[in-house]
Amino acid sequence: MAATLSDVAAIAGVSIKTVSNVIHDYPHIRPATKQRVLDAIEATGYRPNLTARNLRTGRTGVISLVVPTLRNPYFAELAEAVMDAADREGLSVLIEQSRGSDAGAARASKAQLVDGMLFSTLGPEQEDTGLYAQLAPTLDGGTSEPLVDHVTMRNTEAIRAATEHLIGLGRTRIAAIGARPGDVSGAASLRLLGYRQALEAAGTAERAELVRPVATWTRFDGAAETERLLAEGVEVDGIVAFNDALALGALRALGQRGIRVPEQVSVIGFDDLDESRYSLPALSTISPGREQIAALAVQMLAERIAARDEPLPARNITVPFTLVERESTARA
Amino acid sequence: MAATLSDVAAIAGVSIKTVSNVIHDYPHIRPATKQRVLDAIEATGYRPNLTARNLRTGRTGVISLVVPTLRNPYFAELAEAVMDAADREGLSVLIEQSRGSDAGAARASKAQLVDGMLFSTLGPEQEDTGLYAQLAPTLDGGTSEPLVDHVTMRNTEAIRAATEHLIGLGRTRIAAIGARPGDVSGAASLRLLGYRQALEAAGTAERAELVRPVATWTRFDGAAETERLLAEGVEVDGIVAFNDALALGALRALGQRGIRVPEQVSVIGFDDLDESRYSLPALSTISPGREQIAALAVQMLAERIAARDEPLPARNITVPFTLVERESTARA
DNA sequence: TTGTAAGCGTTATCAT
DNA sequence: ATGATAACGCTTACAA
Repeated sequence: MAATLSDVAAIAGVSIKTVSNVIHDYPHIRPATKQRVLDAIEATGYRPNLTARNLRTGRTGVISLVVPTLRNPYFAELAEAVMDAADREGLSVLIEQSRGSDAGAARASKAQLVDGMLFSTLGPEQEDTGLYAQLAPTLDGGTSEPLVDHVTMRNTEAIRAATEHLIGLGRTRIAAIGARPGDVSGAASLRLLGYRQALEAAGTAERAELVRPVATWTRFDGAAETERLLAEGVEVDGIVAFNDALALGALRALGQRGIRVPEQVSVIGFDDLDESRYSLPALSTISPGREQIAALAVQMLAERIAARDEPLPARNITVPFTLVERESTARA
Repeated sequence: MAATLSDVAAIAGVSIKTVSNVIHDYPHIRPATKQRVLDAIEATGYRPNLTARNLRTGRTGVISLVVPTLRNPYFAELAEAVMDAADREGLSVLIEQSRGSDAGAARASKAQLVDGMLFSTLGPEQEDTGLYAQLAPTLDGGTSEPLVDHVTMRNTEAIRAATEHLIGLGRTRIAAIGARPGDVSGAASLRLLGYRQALEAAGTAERAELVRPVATWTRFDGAAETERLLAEGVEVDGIVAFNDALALGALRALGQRGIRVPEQVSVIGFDDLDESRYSLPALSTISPGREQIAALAVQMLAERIAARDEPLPARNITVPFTLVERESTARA
């Protein structure tokens, strides 16, 4: 059996309070006493029982991250960034997938094990961006709507920069792949706006046949929609895909038709997945500041957990992006 | 505040033991009493406090999965499979990355929060296969070495089948990419053995220049080593890569040289990553039975947790593989 | 500077 | 069939 506080106390010949004080670096302990306790801890190999501590303090040191699926590299890389950030805050991460059998029910039961949660999207069908952070219902005051922080990226500005990058290359017939015609909010509409702003600033009229809607932001739909675009005989010399998966799909469709990238068509994506570095050709993309988003979201959540009595106001933060130039938009 | 057992007891006019009995479906409760308790639970919105339960039972319902990094799609997909399996066993998964700052120390402190752990590799530099399962030190008897179960895949047989698949296509100069010359155990040596068995069975002599060593099983090294192979002017008409990342890298190197796959060179990988379906051309590969490995490992761990008093003997299980034919080995 | 003791919310042993 | 009550191992008033 693992040693307990009282085992250590017995050996050191002190009370458990003193041992506890030593563990918590309580200032006023006589050096000799402290040493005796330290020796006893050493001798017994004592490790505080976290479960007991949790019961007492009401905190677990665990946060959950809810993502649709880890199979999608975007979420896998986000998860990695969150775990790194959590490590720095001394928190552990319980990952949950929201796409899946009993999503809601399972999450509710696990909500008790965590101090707070991070969501990568709000709804099931929404591919929103960034991270939402809120206290676990257990810690939350519980009254009314929970306070949620949001850390996000510059969707519009980044796609605008991507589009202007192609325009700067002399491209004039630039397709936007990934539009969601119905959407009035969310990543798709923000990114479409950026595309439009770039065209407008360049004095180019938007052509309906170049704005390509897709059902999902996957490689599959990226390839299918690009194929359709080409099959329709639409003239294209540039493609701004609303994420890397779509761009990778586009690359595949272009390759299959024997269309050379970047000689005939320039392609740029959004996300800066590891994969994009290794595609053929390597994909130019927007690096949306994933590490920073993860770090800030975890930090804000940690603050919220620390200040659980005095609820913090909800905050919204937006982080800067960078444009990464690779082969797919090299100068012809 | 959340309702507790005694809140419910007070409202139902019974003792907390009775409420506890109702919650645990204890057989002998008078229907009327049971109903009163159920109503009180309903009225208060009572949910058992998991932390308190954990303290009492000594189990947390959480297991950890240790992977080098989630950025590697192989581990991301493995993690997904583990989480799905854990869901079915009513367990939550705490993911930890072993590559990283304070790997060991961090893990030790978290070991207390979990009932058991799953490792995807034993050492830092080893890319072993399958999953190892063992009880958390806290639950473990603690005496001597911990008992660990191992669920793995048919490394040798699968690569042999992959190689024979290429031989069946009429390929005679088949390169093996991913060898680890020094290794006498681990995935690399098992897979190399399969390659050799296939050549031998076909009566083909092994050519040293076709067995290509790499430092890491990444797309990067796959591309680099293939490039080197081609630069040396070695004749090749088939490539068996020891994992999909290497194969994807090989595809890139071949593409860059203008060598057509599968017309001039057939390529097959190992892992069946989602990505392989979308490469250009789509990659033939070995599906190693990841879902089954995850399911079995989680199941065995769950059994071990359930039987914590009577330690179960260590078990070794190997699951079957399947060969997935795609474009990269289509008949010319 | 250190000790005593209450309590976190369960589960489970004993009575009754 | 149900109720008191003692743990589980910790944190923390409050006392000494």
